[in-house]
Amino acid sequence: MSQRPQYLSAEDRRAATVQAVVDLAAEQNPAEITTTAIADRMGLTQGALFRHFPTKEAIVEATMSWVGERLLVSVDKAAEGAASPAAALEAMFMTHIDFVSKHPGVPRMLFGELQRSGETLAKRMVQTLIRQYEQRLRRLMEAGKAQGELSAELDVDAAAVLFIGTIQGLVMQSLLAGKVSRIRRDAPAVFAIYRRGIESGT
Amino acid sequence: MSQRPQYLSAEDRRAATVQAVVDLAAEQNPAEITTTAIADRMGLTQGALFRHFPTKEAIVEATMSWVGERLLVSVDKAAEGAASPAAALEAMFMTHIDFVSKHPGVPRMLFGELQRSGETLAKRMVQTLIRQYEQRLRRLMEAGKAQGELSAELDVDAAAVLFIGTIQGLVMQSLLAGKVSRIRRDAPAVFAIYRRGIESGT
DNA sequence: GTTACGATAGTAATAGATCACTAACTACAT
DNA sequence: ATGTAGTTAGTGATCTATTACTATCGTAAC
Repeated sequence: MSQRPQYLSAEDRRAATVQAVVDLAAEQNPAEITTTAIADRMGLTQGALFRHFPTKEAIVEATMSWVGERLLVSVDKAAEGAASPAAALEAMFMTHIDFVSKHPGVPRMLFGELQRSGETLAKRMVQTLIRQYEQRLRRLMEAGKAQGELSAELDVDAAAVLFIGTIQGLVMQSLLAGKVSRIRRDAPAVFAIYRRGIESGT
Repeated sequence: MSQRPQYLSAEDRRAATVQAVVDLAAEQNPAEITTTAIADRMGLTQGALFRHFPTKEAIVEATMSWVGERLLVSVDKAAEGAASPAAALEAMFMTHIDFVSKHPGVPRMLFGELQRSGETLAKRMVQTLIRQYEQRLRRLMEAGKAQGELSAELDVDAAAVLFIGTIQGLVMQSLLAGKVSRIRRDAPAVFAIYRRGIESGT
């Protein structure tokens, strides 16, 4: 009888905690996730969390770290295999959409974290993540301009802002409808308009 | 000596309360606004708020009502004076940007409200607001298509999603930089890309 | 005009709930 | 047997909402 172990290692618990937070954020307001809710989801008591994390803030930080790593690795891999800068941008977009569809709480957590008043580490991590993301976008866009695929007059900073806004708009739409499936369904049509805005004229 | 009245009428207090919430949302995380913070801002004690509102939720509802009314009236007025559908869309956008620049907490409140778990009235009000907003966008875009100003193949639903995402992207950028001024500064360049995406080919 | 009075605006204090976090104890694994 | 994972039962802080009391305002009688 494969009796599953009742005690997990500290490392495994930390990973499971992050997963619980990501899952919970998909179902409810990230700002309202309590340590009790996290522990319940893991089948633990609330106090047990503080065996592995000194504070709740540390849990949030670990979650942001997980998100940043996973997201950047995913979009990088997608961009690598693309034939051209514009194709890489589209692959990045679709991969991002895929990630968000699987983890609908993530963009909400990021946005919520950016709103926090103080100068928390978690907030800084989100800022760094988005800046790294934008840097990748700008690099691809500059390459696309050089190669003539994208409009020569394109403002890459503005285009990067709009790229992220495109995803944010889809997230907002899914919140409006209460259906995460909306994101994937509407993504291609929305991106088509975006692409038309940055491409060089035929 | 013009001794200013120490007591305000119930109606005036309600309006002042909404204003305090809007102002506070510009400075801090809307989710973290407490009744004490609202009362302090108004120069009242915390309990006094409950003379005019039965619950905190009612304060939020009144605020959402104020926001919806003001925003829709503003953009409607802007769209009315425009010479063409595309010009009306641009006027709507710029007016919206102007509104958001004056009240930076508003888009954050709306997004935060959409994330709430339950089926609150405030959430429903935000959903209604955005749907009415999208309806105006779609009507203008259909007119623009009919008149040849906008691309005949334009997916108006997707274009409406992207219109809102464009603003959301600018709001996110201002949160990243910590400067509200970013919104106004970057808005024209970002909208230019959007417009290029929906216009008919030259 | 002053005064008395009823209605309403606001205060002070606190109740009750919830939250993050802790300390003392227990179960488990190697 | 020893270190670690987890539990139980709290503590103190914070937040919404209530209650009993007080201050102020408008107004009607004299």
